[in-house]
Amino acid sequence: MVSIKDVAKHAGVAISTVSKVLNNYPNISEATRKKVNQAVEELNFVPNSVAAALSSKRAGRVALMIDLNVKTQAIDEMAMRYISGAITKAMELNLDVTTIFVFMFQDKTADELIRYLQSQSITGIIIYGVAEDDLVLQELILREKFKCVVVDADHSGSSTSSITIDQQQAQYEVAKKMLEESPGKKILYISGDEHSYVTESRLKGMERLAREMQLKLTVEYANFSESRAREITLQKGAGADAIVCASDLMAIGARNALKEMGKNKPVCGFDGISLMAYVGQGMYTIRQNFSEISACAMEELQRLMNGMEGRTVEVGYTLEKLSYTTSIC
Amino acid sequence: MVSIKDVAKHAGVAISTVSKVLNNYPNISEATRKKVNQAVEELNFVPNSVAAALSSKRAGRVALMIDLNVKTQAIDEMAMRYISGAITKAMELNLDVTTIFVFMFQDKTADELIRYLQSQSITGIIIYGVAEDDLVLQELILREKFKCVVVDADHSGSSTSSITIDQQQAQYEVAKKMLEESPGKKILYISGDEHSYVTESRLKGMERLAREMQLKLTVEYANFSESRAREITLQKGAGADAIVCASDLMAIGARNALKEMGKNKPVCGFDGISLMAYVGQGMYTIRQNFSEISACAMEELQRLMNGMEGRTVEVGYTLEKLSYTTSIC
DNA sequence: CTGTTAGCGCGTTCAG
DNA sequence: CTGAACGCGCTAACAG
Repeated sequence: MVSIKDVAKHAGVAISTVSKVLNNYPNISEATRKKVNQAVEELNFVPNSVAAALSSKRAGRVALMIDLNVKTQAIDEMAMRYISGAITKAMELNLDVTTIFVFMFQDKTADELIRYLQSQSITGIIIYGVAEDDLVLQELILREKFKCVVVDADHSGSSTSSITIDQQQAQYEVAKKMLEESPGKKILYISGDEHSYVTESRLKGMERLAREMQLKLTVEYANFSESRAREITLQKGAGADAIVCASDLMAIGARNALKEMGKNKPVCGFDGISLMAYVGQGMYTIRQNFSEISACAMEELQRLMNGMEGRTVEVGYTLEKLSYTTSIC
Repeated sequence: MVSIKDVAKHAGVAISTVSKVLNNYPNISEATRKKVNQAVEELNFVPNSVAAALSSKRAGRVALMIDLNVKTQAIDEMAMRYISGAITKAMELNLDVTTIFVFMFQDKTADELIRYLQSQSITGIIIYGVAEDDLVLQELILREKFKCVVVDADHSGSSTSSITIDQQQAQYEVAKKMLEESPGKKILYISGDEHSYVTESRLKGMERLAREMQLKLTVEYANFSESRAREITLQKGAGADAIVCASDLMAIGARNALKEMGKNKPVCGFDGISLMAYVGQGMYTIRQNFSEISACAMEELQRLMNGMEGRTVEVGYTLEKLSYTTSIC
């Protein structure tokens, strides 16, 4: 294994000089910079990021905290898109990334999690979709031991940023669009879980629309479960003119229920998962660009690690109507 | 951050003694072992794996090489199940895991990949589904710079093990089962890509069945694509009595095509992805236990890292007929 | 602008 | 059976 020492010897300079060139320090003459870079090329040297992380607490490594506990199709897909966006951006930014799956810490305390992260020399983390009742993650964020970017939640603080689309507006728009195309007054709104930022924001958007269009809104919670949405629809869907769902998966459940009931009513979803292309033809949904969101999160994390203050960032989305051709890849 | 030094001080012993206790060395008196363990508890000490990796080349870290390049639903899901199985087992075995997504190395050479892995202090890797024409990964394996377990491919060598289900037998069984239920002689077999171990094995299984049952077999390659399978079925499915597909996704495509043609013929798939539960009712398929496969791979990797010879390991699968209830979770 | 000197946290001889 | 001393590859002051 070729180390920085070999490079230094090969270039005829000191180890620290090589280090400075590698990390783009100022105050290095163009001549030695060239020499060092050439030696790096010739020796095919790649710095050992493990050693670097150990040596400097500053540059730190970043962890992606993914929750793939929920065994539904949709979660898998969203997680994958988040991961790919984050990693791509991290390579661009030259950051060292580690993926951490939260199911590994099911029965652990926040302290244990923190110590684990520290033991991995991690100083920055991106958390995807923290539930408001996930005490461990909540504590992890509040303790501010790490620079932290939270996706799809509301958590900005001095060392914490949050990033999300405008959930409320998006829910408002997709429902409005559907209702303009297929008018109706009695709306069944199938929401997610009761204590999540995402769910609450979407609900607010729907309530705003209800006020504006003078709709009669019935709200039910299906916990993002397809089968639960199906049951709710079977029970309460008969009287509704249309069904608005807070996720695509629930929209699929609702639509299946309607089919079983022999009825055909407008249904709209949220997220833009690819499963919709298979079974959601004709439905409206909000397509989130998960990998872009994740890339933004990584950039934001870098800002934090450079000492900037935490803040809230908003990214865009697309209102979309699905046709079968979407699924042909 | 509490380090091994603190533990040593707290226990009133030398640093190296703590290290030995932690790594289960012999020749440590039960008395000091107790003292040290107690100090570890009291201080909530977690060894810094980064430093450990730096210090000893032996213990090494392990990398999971995942390919989520293919943007189909099925790949996402299989990858997730592989990951979760591997990580769970790794924690059990006390191994340090890193996930590596191969799309990060699209245009890199094998040398660059190797250097990257070395720069991460990685000594063992698990590779999921290497294509036979992926020269970079092939070279990575052949160079034997790392202990390596290959899932769903055939690559055993002195420092390489491979692990998979009996693809040939599984394909044989699922097709046979379907044909026993819905007899027919003219079979359209929709295979995957032309140069993969998995595809070739499954094809062999099908050919064996064809000989035994005196079937008339037509083989087409759909490259694991749903839409390609649909097209093939539209073109050549009319004359067939049944369609056997080398993957669930292709089975879905074939079935959609049959629907469009207004025909109803038996179709069977392979893998047992959850999408099948949505749209594959009544079909036979092979359910692979991805997370179990992955757990075996991790155990095998540990064997290799302990200096054992590489070998080939086979794991089980289940023949299954899908009903709608499968999807209700 | 460059080289020297300390460690980061841990594993590992090798004397005691 | 234990502990002092060295080094892994690298970064970070501090001298020169």
